[in-house]
Amino acid sequence: MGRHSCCYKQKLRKGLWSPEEDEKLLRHITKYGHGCWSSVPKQAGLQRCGKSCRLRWINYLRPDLKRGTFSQEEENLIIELHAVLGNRWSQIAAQLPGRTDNEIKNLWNSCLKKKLRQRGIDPVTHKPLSEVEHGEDTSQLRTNSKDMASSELNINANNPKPGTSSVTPRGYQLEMEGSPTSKTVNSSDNNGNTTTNLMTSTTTASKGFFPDKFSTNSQPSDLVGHLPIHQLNYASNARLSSTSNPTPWFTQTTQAFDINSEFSSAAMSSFLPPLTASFLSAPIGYKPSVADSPSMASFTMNGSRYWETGASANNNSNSSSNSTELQSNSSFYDNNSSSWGLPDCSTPEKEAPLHLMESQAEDIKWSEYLNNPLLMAAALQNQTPQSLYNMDIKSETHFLTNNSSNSMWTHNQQQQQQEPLQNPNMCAAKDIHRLTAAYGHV
DNA sequence: AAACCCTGCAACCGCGTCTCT
DNA sequence: AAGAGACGCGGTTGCAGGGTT
Repeated sequence: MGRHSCCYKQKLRKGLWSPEEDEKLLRHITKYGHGCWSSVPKQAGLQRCGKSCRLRWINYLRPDLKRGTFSQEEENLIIELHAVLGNRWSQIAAQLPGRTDNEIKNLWNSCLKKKLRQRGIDPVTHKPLSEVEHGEDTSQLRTNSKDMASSELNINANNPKPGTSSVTPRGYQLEMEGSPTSKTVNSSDNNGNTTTNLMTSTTTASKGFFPDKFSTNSQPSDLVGHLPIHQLNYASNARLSSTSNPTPWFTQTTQAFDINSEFSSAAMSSFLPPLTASFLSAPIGYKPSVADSPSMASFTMNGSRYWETGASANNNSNSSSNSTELQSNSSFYDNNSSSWGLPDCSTPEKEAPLHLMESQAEDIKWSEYLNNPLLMAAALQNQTPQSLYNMDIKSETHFLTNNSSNSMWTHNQQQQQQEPLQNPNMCAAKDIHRLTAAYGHV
């Protein structure tokens, strides 16, 4: 306990960094790269531990950092992402070029939480506070994200895993058609412990978790980077207008890509996963259409797997049914377009349309999908997750790619085959291994 | 002017995971 | 397979600076 092991060995400085230290570190890393962090302080002539150097570099010295206050768009995006990802600051930061997880975490704790509360939204659940308070009686809601994670997502009596912060904001569940209202997925970990993953049928999706900024007619932000799996619908087409200037997007590894060249606006508009989250994040006036139908394929970028819906109209039947379902709820969008923002405390009855959605669908938590592409695929294919977990890992690529029009995936596949060593995206294979291990198969 | 409070931010800490031996 | 070291993440702490009394 206490200080990091490397700090015991010698008397190391702690606390704020001096300009001289900064300069030393900056000069060293600029010249040699960081390599092994534990050796950096020695090589750079610093009386700091490697961990401290790393942190200083990441949070302050990195050249691609964007300093200064957060823009409104950034704040909006953080709120949206937090609703989906919970306190996964690093993942949230990955969507905000130039921002660090620490910065975002601080912003959240010091500012955004407060703002949401002032607007009557519970910052943990992103549900209206009134609803949360009411729901506390039934023990359905938790104010502690850790509780949420452990009790909702991963019930594992034999092998509890504290610290796995799979926060699932209640009320943001996926909607699937023709499925039971709850499921359990049993799996085993490497130790043979059985894990029961509950995909609970949940309560209401929440209206009003968006700050009022989203209910204005202002032009949506162009602030959407490479959002894993699900999130691109936040942007809607407008955010990725083909008329906008190409924007270089920096990943955490400082690789830039031109979002407009990587994704056509049409593709982006169809990036929407089937299920969802159009309703989570649709800007005003957004109505899901057939174009939103999901034929998912995936690609990897910087070690993360991303999922892409196909632009082709030849999607599978599930996708069309999903689209139909969404369309049938268009009144929902219409009726609620004025209440996407702040919960309108004066008209609490406006929650009603959400019941349309919750009543017909299986509710699977967003983060379940987020963390589990296999589950996502299962949803898309109307297969049981179990069956997918039991697939050989080699076939993982195939069930995602029944849409041959998806060049992105194809490209990445080829790239991975051709450049197994150079391509950082090879992490994807590792991720899949982790996934399958986590869900105990093979 | 001094004491107190509040806020935001930088940095620390502990822990889980990964990699290497 | 096991242990050690390195890395990365999220929660927490401590401090500086500004505002208020």
